[in-house]
Amino acid sequence: MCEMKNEVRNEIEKSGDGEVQEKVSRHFIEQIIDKDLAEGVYDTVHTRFPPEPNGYLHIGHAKSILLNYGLAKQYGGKFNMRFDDTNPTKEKVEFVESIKADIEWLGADWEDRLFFASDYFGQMYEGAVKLIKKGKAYVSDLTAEEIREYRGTLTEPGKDDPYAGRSVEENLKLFEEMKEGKYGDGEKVLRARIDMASPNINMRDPVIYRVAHMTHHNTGDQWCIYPMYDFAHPIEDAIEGITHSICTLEFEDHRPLYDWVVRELEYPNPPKQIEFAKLYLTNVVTGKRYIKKLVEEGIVDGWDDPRLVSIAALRRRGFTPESIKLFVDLCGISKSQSSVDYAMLEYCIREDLKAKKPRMMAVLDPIKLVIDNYPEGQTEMLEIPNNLENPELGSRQVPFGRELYIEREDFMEVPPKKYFRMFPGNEVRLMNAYFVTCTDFVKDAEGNITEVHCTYDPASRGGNSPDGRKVKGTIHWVPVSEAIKAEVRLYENIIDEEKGVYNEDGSLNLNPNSLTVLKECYLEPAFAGAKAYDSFQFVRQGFFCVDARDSKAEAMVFNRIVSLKSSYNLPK
RNA sequence: AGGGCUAUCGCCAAGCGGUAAGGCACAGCACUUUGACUGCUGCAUUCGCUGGUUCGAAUCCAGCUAGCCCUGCCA
Repeated sequence: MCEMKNEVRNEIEKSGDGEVQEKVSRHFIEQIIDKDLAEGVYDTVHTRFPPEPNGYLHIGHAKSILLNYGLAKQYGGKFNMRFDDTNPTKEKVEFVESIKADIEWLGADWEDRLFFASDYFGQMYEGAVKLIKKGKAYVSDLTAEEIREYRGTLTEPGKDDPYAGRSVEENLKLFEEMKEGKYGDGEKVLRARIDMASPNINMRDPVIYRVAHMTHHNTGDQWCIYPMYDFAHPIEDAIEGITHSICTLEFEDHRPLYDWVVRELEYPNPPKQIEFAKLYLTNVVTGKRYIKKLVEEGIVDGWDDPRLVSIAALRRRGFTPESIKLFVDLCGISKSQSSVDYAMLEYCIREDLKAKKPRMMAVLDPIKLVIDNYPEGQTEMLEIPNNLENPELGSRQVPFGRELYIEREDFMEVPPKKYFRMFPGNEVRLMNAYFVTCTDFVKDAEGNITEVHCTYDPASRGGNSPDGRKVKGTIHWVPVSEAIKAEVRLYENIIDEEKGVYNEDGSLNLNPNSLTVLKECYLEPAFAGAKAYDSFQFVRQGFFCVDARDSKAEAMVFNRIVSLKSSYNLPK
């Protein structure tokens, strides 16, 4: 036993390049699985992700998906996709399609194991009949309100259901009549006979079947009685041979009932429910009703608005499956309720993109720079590497000319201390091009700077001076003549960071600056042809992604995925 | 208040009786044709609190406190 533990703790993982790194620790679910496998409780690992198709998936679901899929892979087991569609009043095919697309995008592969809880309605019905025959379930005529009253409260025990005494035969007959549609919605329910005095309210004769005359997205009008989650879920798991049924903390109180169902139905080798803490992120909105409201009020442009954290929104914003995986791994698995800093997500996407994407120049807030001693009408091509840290990304040609766009904040008439960009008399480097010295600038009638003038040093082509002269500042630029005009959308958290997610009245504490639309941005010509979801580093600024919904070849729209870190802030 | 769970750095999170891992964030230095990246350094004499057991406690015991979840014919 003891040796076993040590072995596990010191497990050595070899990465691709042969580098040896120690896996420091295993989370509590891995520890449970290790033990189950070692003791022969199970001889394989079989997990599942069982969403109800009643909405879109978000970052929190990604944790569960990747946990379940990752565990199956890690232990050489299987991972099932299963729609937990036992309540036709809430479910839609639209959601099953979006959920499948999101999970595929995340890379969780269910192979040929895509299931629907509704496919097991027959077996669930048989299970209910079995319970009735064992005297473990009965049909009740109590109304929903009466059931609530009889259930007692958190501190007082419940009272026996007046219909609890019906005979097995009568229950069998009534339950069959329920199935045949003899009763209306709410008229009768099937209850499990457990313990009306249990301190665990879930065990006070829970309803396990209800009547609902409604068309089901998968089974149509075949059924008019539907099993409740607590009864259905353990059966679904048992049928599929799930070993570890992983769910979130709020189901902890349901575990005794889960175990009761698999025990009474006498499933051999029953699955085991394990609960872990949900992933919460700071300053984001995941509540369905809140998002619905934001959409209705036009504050966001849909469930995939890039400021949201639905999987679809993250995808549209430019997040990658790899970055989400990294994020989920970094967050860890535990049972303590926690809220992860959004900065961690930002770190993950930067980390994933930095070596993979070309680093190109884009000017977001343009001001014109004129190089007075550069020959008029001349253009030269400069070859610029796409990513110094990743030579495989190659290089590109960028035209350079007398007139360029530079960033408005890269020039200041009166520079503060430690400002080493352009100001009169200062020399800077135009990235990968030439050293230039600022000589002059022009202002319009309102005093706004409209143009900056400079002279260049022809000997510094490529960005280095043969005399070894250094400059402190390097700024990016785009040639005026061949610039591509584009729209760029900058995002900040949709929630005002200082004051938390909710106001005192329960409304969302929105950040008024969550979206900034820049209509006149200029990109270097190499951006031509960028397609939806393509992403780039805009040098010195951040990572940006072609918006899949609004971008057009002749009018590109970019989303800022995340800014670059910066240790310098412009004085305001 | 009955039941369940949780409490280790600003945020995550290891730790499983032998004297507090790691990541994010932050700060400083170095490097730098991105004020980025990278590298280095710093960042809990202390583990919700109080007692106890022990040579030794974040880890065991007792009591307390705080937070989250549970009174759907939702999942």
